[in-house]
Amino acid sequence: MSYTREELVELLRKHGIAPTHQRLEIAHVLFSRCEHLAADQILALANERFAETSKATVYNTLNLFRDRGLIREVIVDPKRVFYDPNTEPHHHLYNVDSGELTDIAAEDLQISGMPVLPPGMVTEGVDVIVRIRAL
Amino acid sequence: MSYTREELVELLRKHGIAPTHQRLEIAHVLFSRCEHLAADQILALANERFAETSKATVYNTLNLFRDRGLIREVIVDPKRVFYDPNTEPHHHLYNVDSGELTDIAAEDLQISGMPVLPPGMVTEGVDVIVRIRAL
DNA sequence: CCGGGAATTAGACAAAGTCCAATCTTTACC
DNA sequence: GGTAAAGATTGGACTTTGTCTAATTCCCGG
Ligand SMILES: [Mn+2]
Ligand SMILES: [Mn+2]
Ligand SMILES: [Zn+2]
Ligand SMILES: [Zn+2]
Repeated sequence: MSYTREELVELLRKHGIAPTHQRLEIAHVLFSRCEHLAADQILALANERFAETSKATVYNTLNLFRDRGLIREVIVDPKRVFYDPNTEPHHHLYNVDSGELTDIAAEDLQISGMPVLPPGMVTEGVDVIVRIRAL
Repeated sequence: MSYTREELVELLRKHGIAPTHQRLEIAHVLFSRCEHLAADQILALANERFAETSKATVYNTLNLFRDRGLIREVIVDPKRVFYDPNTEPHHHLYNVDSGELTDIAAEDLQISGMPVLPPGMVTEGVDVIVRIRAL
């Protein structure tokens, strides 16, 4: 859950990412709490102690982490992307009132009857979003 | 599939919407073809014959139609919302390369193991998005 | 300790969507 | 049909999320 600086360095290196100060700060924000955060929240949390990371670097880094498979994007709100440090297949419960996003374990939810894909196409992922709100 | 002007007037009235010229044009765009369109595409199609609908009205109207249950939003691409004239429960196949969005009938796809909701919460909808791409 | 490639940055830019106050339509009523 | 109030539309300013660029700074192998 809580990684040391050295463990984070190792994690980035294992994914072919040079461990700069800013990237470690952002990795720390993402992997120390297991929440779903938007870019502006990540920027604010990274700069909580000392402001040393720019908006451009946060976006560069999130896109890099996503491309290298360290994190994934969750598309539930047209206004912002959420970043998920859990890249294992799983699903989401989205509270449309509060914006709170929580996980549903992949094993808990069974899907049957997946469509046959056109030839030459592969499934990149199956996202299930359960949208809930106060009665 | 193809509605007459009078049928569209009736459809809007039935949902408590005053049938103005612009709203009928937008309804025609949405209901004459059964595709998933983004706001800018709807604006372009509505103004294909005569440019008489503004961007503000397109957004006002799409939000009104959505609030009154005539259409629904599909959130698959962080860059734009798609509007779906089919409000029956169903799911989506999204080609991440081309941006093409197609329907999966609700009956074809079974989901079991839905989580128990916290008390006072109701499910607003369950969206399944199958993301596909070229091999 | 250098030097060059990689990373970071401020701020300009782009695109999607909202808001506003002025103007125009629709509609209910006579 | 004529009228007026309520409702709808509009251009353009504004906001937000995210990208891009060129200048600067950092990092690391030799
Ligand atoms: Mn720091
Ligand atoms: Mn947006
Ligand atoms: Zn998650
Ligand atoms: Zn659909």
